[in-house]
Amino acid sequence: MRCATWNVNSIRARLPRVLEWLERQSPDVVCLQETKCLDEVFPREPIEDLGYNIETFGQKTYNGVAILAKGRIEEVHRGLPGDESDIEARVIGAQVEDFLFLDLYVVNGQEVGAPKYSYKLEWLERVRRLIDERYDLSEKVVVTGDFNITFDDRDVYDPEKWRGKILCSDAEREALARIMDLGLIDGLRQHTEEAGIYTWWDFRTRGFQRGNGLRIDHFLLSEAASKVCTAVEVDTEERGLEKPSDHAPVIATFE
DNA sequence: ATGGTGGGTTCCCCA
Repeated sequence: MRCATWNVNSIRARLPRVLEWLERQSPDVVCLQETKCLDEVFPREPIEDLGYNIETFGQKTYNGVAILAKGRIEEVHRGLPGDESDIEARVIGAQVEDFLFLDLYVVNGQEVGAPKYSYKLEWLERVRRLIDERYDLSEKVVVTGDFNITFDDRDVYDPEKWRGKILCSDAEREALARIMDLGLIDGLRQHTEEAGIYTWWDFRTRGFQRGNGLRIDHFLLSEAASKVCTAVEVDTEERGLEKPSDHAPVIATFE
C-alpha cells in the first residue's frame, strides 16, 4: 500500500500535472491539500477514469482537501468538531481498508504574532483533540498533509535565517510535539536522520532553483502503521517539472 | 526591511 500527500496549489490549475503523476506513481491513496475549489467543480471524472474513488471537502478560492483511493473510502468525516462558525475546509478523514487516514491542511499563520498565528496554534490544539477523541491509535493511523511546520533545523535550508520565524517558531514546533505526544511517529525520521530533505520551496525567491526548501509536509504514524512503513520518500523530480505546485508530493510505502 | 512568483477573484487576498 502506497499513500501520498500533496499540496497541489489548485487542483484545477494542476490537473494535467496531477493526472500525469497519478499515472506515473499509481499510489493507492492520495491526500490532497489546497484544492481551492467547491466540491461541485472538483474535476472528478478524469481522476475517476484512472481508477480512483474521491471524497472532497472544498470551498471557494482557499483551502480545500480531498482523498483519492483505489479502494473503498469509508467512514468519511469533514472539518473539526465544535465551532460550526469555522468553515475553513482544511480537514478530511476516512478509512481505506485497514488504515485510518487524516488529511490536514494546517493554517499557515502568516507571521509570528499575527492574528492568523494565534489561530494556527489554537487550530493545532483542536486537531490534537480530534485525534485524541476520534482516532484509535492502536490501529494503523496515518495523519498526513501540509503541516506548515518544520520539526527541527534539519528541515530548514538556512536555520539561522529562519530561527523563530513562521513555519519554524518554538510555539509551532511545540504544538506539533503535543500532537506527536499522543503516540505518533515522524514517518520520515524512522528511516533517515539526514538533514536537507525538503518538501516545499518558495515560488517568490525561486527557492527550488536555489535549493532553498523546507520540510513541512509530513506523515505522522501510529505505532501499528510505523511498524509496516518501509519508506517515506519525497518526489522531488515532480517539483522541477513545468508549471509545478510549490510543494513536492511525499509517498509513504506500507508492506 | 523588502520583494520576489503563482493561483484565484474581482478591482486585492493568500501563500
